[in-house]
Amino acid sequence: MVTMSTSPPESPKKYHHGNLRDTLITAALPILEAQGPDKISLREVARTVNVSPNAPYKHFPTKEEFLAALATKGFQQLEHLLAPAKDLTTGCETYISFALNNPNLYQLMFSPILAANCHGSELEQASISAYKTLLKHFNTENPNDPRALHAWALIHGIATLRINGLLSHPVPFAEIAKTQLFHSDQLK
Amino acid sequence: MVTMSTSPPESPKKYHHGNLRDTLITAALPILEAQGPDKISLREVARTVNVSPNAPYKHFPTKEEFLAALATKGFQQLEHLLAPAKDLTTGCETYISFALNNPNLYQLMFSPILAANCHGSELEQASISAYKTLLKHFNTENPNDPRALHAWALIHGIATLRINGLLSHPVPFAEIAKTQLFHSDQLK
DNA sequence: ACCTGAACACCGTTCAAGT
DNA sequence: ACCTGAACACCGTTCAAGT
Repeated sequence: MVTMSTSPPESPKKYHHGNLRDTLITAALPILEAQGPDKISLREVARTVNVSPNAPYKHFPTKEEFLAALATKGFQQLEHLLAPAKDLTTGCETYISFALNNPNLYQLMFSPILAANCHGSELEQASISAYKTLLKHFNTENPNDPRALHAWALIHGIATLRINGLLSHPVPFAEIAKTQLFHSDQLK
Repeated sequence: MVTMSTSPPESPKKYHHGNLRDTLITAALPILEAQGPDKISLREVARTVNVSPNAPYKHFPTKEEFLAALATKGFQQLEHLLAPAKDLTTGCETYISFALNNPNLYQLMFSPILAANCHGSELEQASISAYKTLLKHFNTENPNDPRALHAWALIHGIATLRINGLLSHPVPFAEIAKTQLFHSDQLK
């Protein structure tokens, strides 16, 4: 039920042109969620939008680049959800909801396969941009702010553990906030 | 060390029998690390140990179950590394080193594909067992101890962000320990 | 410029045997 | 009991066209 198609129904069936790139991405997201990042096939995505098996190769040089485009879309969606958050707690809860609602997409977004060759890519831009919605809660522009890094790492960890069923209950942030992880006598 | 093999060690080199299950796992680990969890093929693993393409199916019902066995091995290795840690800080550093040294194995260990059908499995046992090496630093046996969950989520998050190149520098735990993530006036 | 159709070398998995 | 060999339906990717 996420058909974003803006094309009027008057174009009856004329393929051979049209915005195939976005059509492929839109069609792939539900398939990714249903099958997982390792099972989704480019050919099936092409099939569902009625193009030939190699039509995607006019828009993406490789399947990996196509998956990177899906991950980019994921970061953009996440940023869109995170932007209106009024405080850090609300933002964290939204973040974790997104991960739990889209576990396969979320996993893809943090896949090391994509990480390898993403320097300067659209994907890297999208992830940095999403991260900035967290930064604002700390009143800083410094992406290396330790509080922001701490927050990102922690909510990512919680999201991952919950996706994997290793955390049965929702984690109460209030509880965690009171936790003193490292005691001062342990610090070097 | 969960090798259940009762076979005597006298068989020197004759293939056609022998402990194929463990041989496959041992051969697969470097391939997994070289190619990634989505690229590794069961056929290639079979090829490198000189058995036919379907020989693995006598030991694993499916490729997914084989990957689960690799992930189980990963948790066992991690537990083995973590066990001698004298304090939490040392344990955390060891944990993150393991993740950075074996990024593809580490990713596989937290793959949602495996998470789906792992209830009561050997994989679940191995992950719980590894987690217990963290619990001991908090002098508790309760797996839902919020301090331990907090620690696990945090170091998992840090490891993931570093694997993905989103964290350029090693995170100083001392710095993070001083961070007050959630302020009391934000808590409900 | 963008798409099709046929083709290649793979892959996961199954089936019918061999020993 | 454990393995081989051939086979099936797929898949990513390439090449030579079609419009």
